[in-house]
Amino acid sequence: MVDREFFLGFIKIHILYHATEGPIFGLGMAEELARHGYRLGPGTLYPTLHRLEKEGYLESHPKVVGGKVRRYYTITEKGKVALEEARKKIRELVAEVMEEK
Amino acid sequence: MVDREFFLGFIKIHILYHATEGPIFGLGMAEELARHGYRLGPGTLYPTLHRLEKEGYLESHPKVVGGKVRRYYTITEKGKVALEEARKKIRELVAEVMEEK
DNA sequence: TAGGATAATATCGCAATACAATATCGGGAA
DNA sequence: TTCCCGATATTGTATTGCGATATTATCCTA
Repeated sequence: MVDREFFLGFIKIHILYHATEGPIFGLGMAEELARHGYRLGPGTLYPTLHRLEKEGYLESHPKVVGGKVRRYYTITEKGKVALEEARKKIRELVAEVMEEK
Repeated sequence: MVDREFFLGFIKIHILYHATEGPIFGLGMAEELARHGYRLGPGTLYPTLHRLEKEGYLESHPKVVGGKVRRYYTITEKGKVALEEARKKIRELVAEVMEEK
């Protein structure tokens, strides 16, 4: 398995993306990421969400679902801009490093 | 301009890629990255190269060019495997977050 | 109704990373 | 010699990553 340091940014971009598709909450996001092969413990996930919110990419509010309090995150305008920027960089990365064929 | 935390992994993947195309050295790589809009100071670049080498993705040897010592890096087998893994993850990322069309 | 399992988020403490600034090093030019 | 330039290295601080642990509230079941 290849070092995480290459992919932490990918994970954050996934998070931004999922937050555009609809409100996300921590554990649900962890499951989503696991489907892509990214295993993320709570000690990484939650601080990351907090930071993305603090930096203005996401905003959140708590909601009670099935008796449990979940903190749902949605993307902000700044977050959308960041995601667009990320898509540009992904295109560049693809153009550069992917074998055509 | 969007936060670096999203793109540090991209930069490392670029570095691996360029190291497959031929030997690279620090300053030359910095210029290459600048072409993609990534500005990387020496305090980030060199420790990153050292770490990629220490972890076995790259190997290096010094060479005198025009009187100046350059440290050239080439990719290792492990580095090639990592790059392939990265390509897979990039494909997944594209499939997930890029608007089709 | 007490106890335990479960869902979910939060935080602590240490290690690893990022990075601006600064240092170093050798050669060429004046 | 002295200064500049190309190039790499290191230092000190701040930030980030992350395993482990804590916390909180509800549901289930005996």
